[in-house]
Amino acid sequence: MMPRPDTIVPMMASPSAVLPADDDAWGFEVKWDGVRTIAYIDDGGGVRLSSRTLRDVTRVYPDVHGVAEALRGRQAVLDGEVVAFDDAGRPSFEKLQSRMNVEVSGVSDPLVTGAPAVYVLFDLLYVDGRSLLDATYEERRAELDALLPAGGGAGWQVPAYVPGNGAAMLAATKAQRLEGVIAKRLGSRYLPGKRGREWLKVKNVSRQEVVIGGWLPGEGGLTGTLGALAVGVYDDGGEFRYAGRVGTGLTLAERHRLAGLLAPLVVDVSPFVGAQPDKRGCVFVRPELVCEVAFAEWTAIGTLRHPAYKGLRHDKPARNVVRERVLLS
DNA sequence: TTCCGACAGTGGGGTCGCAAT
DNA sequence: ATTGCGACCCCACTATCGGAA
Repeated sequence: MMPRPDTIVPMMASPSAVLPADDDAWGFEVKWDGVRTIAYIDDGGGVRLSSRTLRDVTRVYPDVHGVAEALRGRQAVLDGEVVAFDDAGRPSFEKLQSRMNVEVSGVSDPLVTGAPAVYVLFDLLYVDGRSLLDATYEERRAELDALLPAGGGAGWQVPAYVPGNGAAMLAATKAQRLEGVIAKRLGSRYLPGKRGREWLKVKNVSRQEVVIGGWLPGEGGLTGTLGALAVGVYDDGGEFRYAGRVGTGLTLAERHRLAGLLAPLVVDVSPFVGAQPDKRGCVFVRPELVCEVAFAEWTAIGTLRHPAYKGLRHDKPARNVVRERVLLS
């Protein structure tokens, strides 16, 4: 009989550009776009929720506490993602953001925020005096599925994992505009706090050409060189619209090279029509240089989420750079 | 010897609370 | 009243280093 642990740092996935080749040795799950959360359930039905950094978020998501009742007096430690869904039924990190900072001020109220949270469960780390950290992935999944009814309940779900056939899984997530898949090696143990090769995240990333309309000086170790690019795209009316800043994906050499290329293009007046880069100190340039960025999605206000620089493009006139339509097939 | 994983440090879009302006 | 800042979430990425493979 082992006492229930109460401070498990979640195991993490390493990013990967491609699916693992030995398909059959892996299980695949949807990658949910929310906040990672460990739940500690005691035999009296008490719930404590803990974030990835061990912050107590019990009161932030009261709408997922219902999972304790489904356990009917059993002690458990569960691992999963707290997710908010939009009106179309897709996970919406933006909807979660408005309620994830509730701390001392009280209990987060889903009725007020309009974004009910759902606990999407994908691992079982402890149950009734037994630690499952050394059990295999499929053993833990089997126990999780046996512990909780497959259909889920109020405020929680247990989506199935799929052994093998990762390509089909990834294609399905892409068609549904989900974030991507997590591949977990069959037979692997749960290693708290580790980010190894046993879990891989393969994300659906988009690419987009954007026009550089300014740049921001670097800070700290990047003082004296280029910190980030302010970029934009042309809208249907031919107006140049701000689309966010891109400050990652650049080597030191590329920062210097871009600074040199942009210097002769500097202008006094912002080329962006309407919304502007909100950080002061932006040096504006004539919108002539085109670069390619990888990004997760467009935000509600038309900026890039998780943008990363991928290189300059010389094969397309800046004026032809527009926001690419997402084709749904 | 090579490579992996952990760390630190830059950069991004957000929200919230609080202090300075 | 506005602005800026830090603390939190999510993250991409570069650069470095020690130890495992």
